[in-house]
Parts: sequence; structure tokens; C-alpha cells
Amino acid sequence: MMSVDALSSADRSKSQRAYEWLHDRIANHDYAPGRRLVLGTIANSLGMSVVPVREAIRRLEAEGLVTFERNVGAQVALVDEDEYVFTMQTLGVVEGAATALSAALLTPTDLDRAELVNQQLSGMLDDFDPPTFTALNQQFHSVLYQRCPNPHLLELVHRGWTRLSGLRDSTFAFVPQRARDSVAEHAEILDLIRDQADPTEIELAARHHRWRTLEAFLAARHPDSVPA
Amino acid sequence: MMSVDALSSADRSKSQRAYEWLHDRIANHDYAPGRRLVLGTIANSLGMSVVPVREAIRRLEAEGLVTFERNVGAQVALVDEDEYVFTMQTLGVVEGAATALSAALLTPTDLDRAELVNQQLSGMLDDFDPPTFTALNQQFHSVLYQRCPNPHLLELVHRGWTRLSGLRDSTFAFVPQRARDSVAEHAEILDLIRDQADPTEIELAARHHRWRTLEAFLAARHPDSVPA
DNA sequence: CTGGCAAGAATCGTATACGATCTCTTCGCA
DNA sequence: TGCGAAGAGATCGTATACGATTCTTGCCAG
Repeated sequence: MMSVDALSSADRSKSQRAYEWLHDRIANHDYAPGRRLVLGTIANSLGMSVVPVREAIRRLEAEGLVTFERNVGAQVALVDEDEYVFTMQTLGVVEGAATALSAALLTPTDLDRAELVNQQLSGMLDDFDPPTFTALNQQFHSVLYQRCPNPHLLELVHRGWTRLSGLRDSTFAFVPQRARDSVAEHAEILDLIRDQADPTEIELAARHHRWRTLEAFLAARHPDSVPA
Repeated sequence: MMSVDALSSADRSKSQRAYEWLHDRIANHDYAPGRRLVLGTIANSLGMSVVPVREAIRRLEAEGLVTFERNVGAQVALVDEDEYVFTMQTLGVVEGAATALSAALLTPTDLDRAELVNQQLSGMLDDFDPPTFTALNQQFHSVLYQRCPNPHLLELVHRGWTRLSGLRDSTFAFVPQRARDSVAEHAEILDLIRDQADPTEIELAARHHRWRTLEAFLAARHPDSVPA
């Protein structure tokens, strides 16, 4: 019988395993933004040489999850405020588009599942736990965009979510009030999809839902600035 | 005095030079879709070992310009019809968004330049040369989206254009009639921007402009199918 | 003549090695 | 005491080497 370890490494190159290993750790924020990624150390942990690890880090760099500086090394990408704004803005665009393209293809089961998740979100409002809320929130949205037939758009949505997952605390930890509005907007988006609304309307609803979360975050960070 | 070659390689790693070298050749379609990229051969051409070349190819793979199969090798990504459709669809989304975000920041000089390029396009309509038309067309659009302050969106737009640049013939080679409509739509987009129209209106105009090119291509390829 | 197998060539995947570069500490001198 | 230089240690960048996998070619049996 194969060992567990042998199974887990079956038919994947070391470079691929290194990529997945690092990707998981970044997405689960076991490796926080700013954490240095020392090639030799990672190679040792994985029982391989540095060569496959370097390739994995190049891929993560191209995806924006890792930054790299020549002769210095790699670290998990920092998500400063600008980076957060740009990522959320882009995510609003691509997720909105993916959701609109997905909407007509959602099954009644999909919609029920989304509804159920949103009810769970609603039930948490008075006993608020940001990490759980954030996880369920992502689950809600992923149900809605998952049927998007365009793989490029889907990948862009996934990358955006992954980048944001590196944050220790979500927007909802900073701005709890936003959670309540968010749940209500989810219901509106669901209604639009159920009513087979115009795809553009669905798209803009999904986009502005995300952008409002971004605006709530910015308002909390910069209470003095004048709203546009 | 440094040799030209030493200058061209100054302060960039070999990995970086390999990346740029390959990227250029793919973008200029010196390397056509499907062309195999043999590590050893490329390494020889560049006077380096295979290690930096492998890293460069990993990056190009993550950007979608190259496909890679384990133990087989890399090739310039094929752009079949599905791939073309998905890329154009995605490009419509991200370029539309980038153009809308850029619009308010365009200077009068930018707008004059765009106008000039569109006049050149217009002047070519009766003496039609698809490659030149395609190049000027890209130039027109890049003027409009270049001021987009969101670097993520800008990068996505660039990647989309680069992927499409690998095609030997643009849509305009298949559907010359589309060129005339395209020039007219360019003028409409310019008017919207000059009139400081609502960003959403600009965005949708830019998006649908691209999507109509896509539809023209599909209609030419599938003359029998029923339009939606 | 055709299908399949086997040997060789081509190419990839990864380990190891070592020079190059950066960073941090330490030491000397003002 | 503070600053700058020198050196040690850490880490990176790339070359080389070689086993592993895949592709190609040609021979043999049916």
C-alpha cells in the first residue's frame, strides 16, 4: 500500500506540488502578507531542491500573490490600502461580469443554496464573527458566479478573492455595520436573478455591492474626507 | 565602452531577459501560436542555461501566453475559436472598465491624438490593409484606457491584447465591413468622453464596441446560425 | 503490406555546486 | 557616542550533470 505521502505527490511534478503548497498557505493566511519566502527553507520543508520552488514562486508572482526582488527574495504580497482598493475595484468589475454571465445558467438548486447561505449570514448578524461571516460571504458569491462559462473571467475572480484572503481581517471586522447592508443586498441580487432581470442590471448590482463594501472600508479609514 | 550586448543585458537577470525576449517574439508573432518552445534551444540562442528560461516560461504560462505540458514541453498558446471568444469577451469587460476609469483623466492632447488616429483609420477604409488597421486600432484604444489609475485592470487589458496579437490575421481580415462600423463607433466613444458622459455609459459603449467585433467574427464564421 | 515492439534520440525534471549579491554585525576611528 | 568600513553569514542566480519520460524510427512478425 502506498503511503499517504506518496499518494499526495502522485503524478504531480515537484514544481506543481510546491506551487499548491504555497498557494494553500497563502490563501489560508498561514503565511501572512509580508512573510518572507526563503527558497532553501521551503525546499527543505518539502524535501526537494530549490529549483522547483523557484518555478512555483515565479507563477505565484505572475498571479500577484507574491512579490519578488532580485537578489533579495520573495515575500507574500503586501496588501496595503491602495492594493486593497485596486483589488476590490477590479474584483467588482470581473465578479459582476462573471455573475451576469452565470445568472441565466443557475439552477433552482443553486439559487436555493445561495438563499440558504444568505439566511445563515442573516442569522449571524446579532452574534457577529467576522472570519465566519467572511467565509460564508465568499461562499454566497461563488455560488452565483460559478456557472460563468468564460474560464478567463472565472480565473480572474478567483485570483481576486485569493489575494484578498491574505488579509488577516476582512472589511467586516472594520465595519460591522456593513454586514447588515450586505445581507440585504444579497437578497436583492438573488431577486434580480430569480426574475431573470437584464444581465446588465444584475452585473451592476453585483459590482456595486462589492464597491459599497469598499466604500464602507474607506469611510471607516478616512472619516474626515469628503465623500465624492 | 560597453558593447551593445552588455548594455542590453545591464541590470536585468537572465531570467528577466529570457522573459522579455520570448514575450516580444510572441507579441510580434515571430513565434506563431502552436510553435514549440524547446528549452535547450532557447537557452542556446540567448547564451544562458535552461534554468532561467524555465522560469521565464512559467511566468508566460501564468499569463496565458504559453501552454505547458509536463515532460513534453511548452508551446505558444493556441488561440482556437473558443479561446478567441473568451478572450474578446473578457477584454471587452476589462477594457470597458479601464476606459471608463481613464476617461475623466484624459487630457485634451490625448483626445486629439485619439481623434487623429481614428482619422487615419478612416482614411484607410478604401485602401484596406488589415495588419496596419489592426495596429492603429489598438493604438486608438490604448490612448483611451492608458490613464486608468488601477494597475491591475491595466495589466489585464494588456494581457488580453497581447494574447490576441498572436493571431496571424485580425478580425478585420475576416470581416472587412466591420472596419467601417468600427471607425464610426470610435467617433461615438470619443464624443461620449468629450461630453463627460456618465462613466457607465462610456464603459458600455467601449465594451459593446468590442463585443460587436466579436459578433461580426462569429457571424462570418457561422453564417447559418440563428442570431440571438 | 501493416501493426506493434524495441532501441535510440530528443527533451524534460531536478539535484548539486559555486560564484555573486545583499544584509547584518562588528570593529575602529573621529 | 556616532558613523562608516570591513567581514561574515545568509540568500540568491545560474551552470552543469544526469536520471526520467516521451517521441521517433526502423525492424520484425503476422
